[in-house]
Amino acid sequence: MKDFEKLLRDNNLKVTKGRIAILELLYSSKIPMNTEEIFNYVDKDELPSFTSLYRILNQLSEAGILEKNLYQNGLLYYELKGKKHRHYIICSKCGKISPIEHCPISEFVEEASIETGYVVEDHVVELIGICPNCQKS
Amino acid sequence: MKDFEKLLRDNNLKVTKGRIAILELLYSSKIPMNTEEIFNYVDKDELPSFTSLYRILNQLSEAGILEKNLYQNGLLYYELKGKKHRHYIICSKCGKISPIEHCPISEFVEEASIETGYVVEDHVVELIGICPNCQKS
DNA sequence: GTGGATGCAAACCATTTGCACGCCA
DNA sequence: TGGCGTGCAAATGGTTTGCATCCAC
Repeated sequence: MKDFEKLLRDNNLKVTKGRIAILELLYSSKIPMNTEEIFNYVDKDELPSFTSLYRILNQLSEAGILEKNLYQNGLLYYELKGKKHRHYIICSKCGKISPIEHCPISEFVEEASIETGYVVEDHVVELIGICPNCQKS
Repeated sequence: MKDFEKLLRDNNLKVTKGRIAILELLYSSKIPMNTEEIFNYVDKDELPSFTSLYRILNQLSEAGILEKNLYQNGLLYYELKGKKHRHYIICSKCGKISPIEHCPISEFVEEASIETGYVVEDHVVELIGICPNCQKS
C-alpha cells in the first residue's frame, strides 16, 4: 500500500497537503507526468503554487522518492521510484506517452561499464515516434 | 571524405565560413558537443555570434545533417549524422562523455513499435555514471 | 515557539526572435 | 541585385531563488 506520511517522515520531510496530493497523483498515474500536468491534475484546494510544486518535486527527487527525467521535448517528467522498471515512447506530435514493458538494457549497462570504466548510476531510454492517433491525421 | 560545401548546397544552404567551421569541428570530434563547447572551439575568425551558432545548428539539424539531442544535464548536444550509430555515457560529476560501441536497441525498437502501435522515428539512450577520473577523487 | 514550508515576485539561463545591416550566389 | 546570413539586443519560457509569512511538529 501507500503510506506516504511515513515515507515523508522517514525522509525528514514534513507532511503537508501538497506533498501528499502530489505523491497520490503520481502513485495513481501509470506514466510519468511533467510539471504542468501535475499542477493541473492536483486538486485546487491542495494545490501548492507552481513555486512549491517545483520545490517539492526536487526534494522528493533528491530524497530518492521520485525519478526525474528530462525528455527530448525539454520538459521534466516525474514518476514514483520503485515501481517496476519501465521505459516509454513519446509521440513527437501530441506528446502522448506510452509505457514499454521490455527493458533490454541491463546487460548493455554492464557491458558499457566494462568498456568505458564508468560506474553506471542511471540510464535513460527514450523512444520518439508517432502515436496511433496522430498517424491517422 | 568531407565535401561540406556540396553538402550545404544540396540542402539549399549557402556556403559560409561559420557553417564550414562548425561542420569541420563536428566532423573531427569523436563525441557530441554542446553549444558552448562548439562556440569555444571554433576559430575566432570564423566564429559566428552565439545567435548565429544556434541558428546554424538548428538549420543543419532540420536539414538532417546534424543530430541534436537534449541530455539530462539540460544542454543540447550535436553530432554529425551518418557516422556510425553510437550511444554515450556521461559523467554526472565532470560531464565527460565517452562513446559506447554496442547498440542493442534495434530489436527493442521493433518490439516496442509492435507493442505500442507507434511509428518509431528516433531513440535516445543515455547512460549516466562516474567517469574513471572522478572515481579517484 | 521554531524551523521547515509556502507564495509572490524577481532572477536565471539556455535558447529564440525582431530588426537592421552585410554578404553569398 | 535580391535574398539569405549575421549580429545585437530584447524577448521567451521553464525553472530557481530571495524574502516575508505561515504552519507542521
